[in-house]
Amino acid sequence: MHMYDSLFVFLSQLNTVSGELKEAITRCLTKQELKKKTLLLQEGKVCDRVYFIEKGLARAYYFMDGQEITSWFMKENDMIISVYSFFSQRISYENMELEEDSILISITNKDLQMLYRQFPEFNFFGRVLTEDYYVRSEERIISHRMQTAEQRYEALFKSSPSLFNRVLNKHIASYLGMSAETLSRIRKKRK
Amino acid sequence: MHMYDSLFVFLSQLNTVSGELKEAITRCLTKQELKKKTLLLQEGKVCDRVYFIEKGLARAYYFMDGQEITSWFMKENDMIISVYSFFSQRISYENMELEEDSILISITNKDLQMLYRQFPEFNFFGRVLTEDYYVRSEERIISHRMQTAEQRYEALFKSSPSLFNRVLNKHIASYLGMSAETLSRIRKKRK
DNA sequence: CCTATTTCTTGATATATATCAAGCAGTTTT
DNA sequence: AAAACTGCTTGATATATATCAAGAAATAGG
Repeated sequence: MHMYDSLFVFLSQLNTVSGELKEAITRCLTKQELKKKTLLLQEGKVCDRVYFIEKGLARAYYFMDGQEITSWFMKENDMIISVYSFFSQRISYENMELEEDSILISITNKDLQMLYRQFPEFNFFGRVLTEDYYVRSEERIISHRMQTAEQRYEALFKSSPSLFNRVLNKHIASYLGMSAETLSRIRKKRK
Repeated sequence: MHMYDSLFVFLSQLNTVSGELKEAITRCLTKQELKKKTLLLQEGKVCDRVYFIEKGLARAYYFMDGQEITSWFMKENDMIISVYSFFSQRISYENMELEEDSILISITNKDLQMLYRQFPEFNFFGRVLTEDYYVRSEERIISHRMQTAEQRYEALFKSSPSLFNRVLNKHIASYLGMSAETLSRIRKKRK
C-alpha cells in the first residue's frame, strides 16, 4: 500500500494515469493527519490548495449578519476547495474547517498549474472533476429554488442519512437554508 | 474573416490553439442564424450541444408550479449549455431559448468528447471554461443568499444595465428570485 | 463526577415577500 | 383603428419562515 493510493484509485476511475504523470503528481503531494476543528482556509485569504479527503469530514461556511452559514460538507473521497477563491485566485469569503479528525492529501495551486501545463492530459482530470462538482452544485441550487424547507430536509435525509450523525444540527440547518429552530420543528414532526 | 473567427478569437484568449487542433475543431462546428424565440433545448430532452453566441441573447428557464423561472441570460461571447443536463447527460429540467435573433456556433457533445480524447491539450480549454462559469454560478449563489431582493436588483442593475433593455422585466424578476410585482415596486422606489 | 458551556427545543411574535385581483399601457393581430 | 393580448403597476391580504426568548438536554472541561 503506497502513501497516495487512495487518491490514485480515485483518479484512475476517471481515466488511466501514465506512470510518468503519476510520478510527477506524487512529487507535488503532501499528506497530513489533522485534528477536528483545524481551519484549512480562513476568509480573507486566497485558497491555494486542493485537498483530497482520504478519511474524515470537512465543512465550508461564511458569516452573514454574524451568523455562520454552511456552504457544503465533504467527506471521504471528495476533493475540496473553496470554489470561488481557488478558481479565481481572489480573496475567500468562506472558511473551510475539519469537523472530524481527518487524513488529507493536498497539492498547491502553483504545482497544479505546473502539472496542467506540463502534462496536457492532466487537464482531462481537472475538467471532469470540475464538471462533476459543478453538476452537484446545480442540483443544490435547483433543490433550493424548487423545494420548501421541509422537502429539502427530506431529500437530504434520504440521500445522506449518516451526515446527521457526523455534524451539528445547526450546521445542517444553515446548509439547508433554514434556521435551527425551523429544522428542529421539522424533525419533531417527522418522528 | 473566416467563418468561426469569433470563436477562435475567444479561445485564443485562454491558450494558443495549434493549427492541427484548429482544423479538427473546425470540422466539427456548425454555424446557424436563428430567430428570436427559437428553442435550443426543451425540458425532458438531453442537452447534446454547446453553443457559442457570436451575436444575440439566450435565456434558460424551467417551470415551477406552472410559472417560468429564469436560470440565466447569456449574450455575445458566452458559451451556453444547460449545465446539469450537458455534463451529466441526463434529461434536462430546463429550456433554453433565444431572446433575440442570434448567430450561434455549436458542436455536439459526441464530437466534443472525441476532441477531448484525441487532443489532450483541448481539455485545457474545457477545464478553464468550466472553472470560469462555475465561479460565476458561485457568485450568483452567494448574492442570492446574502442579499435582499432589493440588493440583488441593485447589483444586477449596476453590473448589467443593458440587460434591462434586452429582456422582459418578468424574466429579470424570476432570475433575481422575486415576483414580478416585487421587482415593479423596487423599480418604482428607485426612480 | 460535578460544573460550565453549547446545542436543541418550544412558544410567541415579526417580517419580507408571495399571491390575488383589478386596472392601465403597450403591442400585435385582424 | 378596433379588438385582443401581454406586460406592467398598484393595493390588499396571506404565508412560510425568521427572530426573540427562555427552559431542557446534551456535551465538554476541570
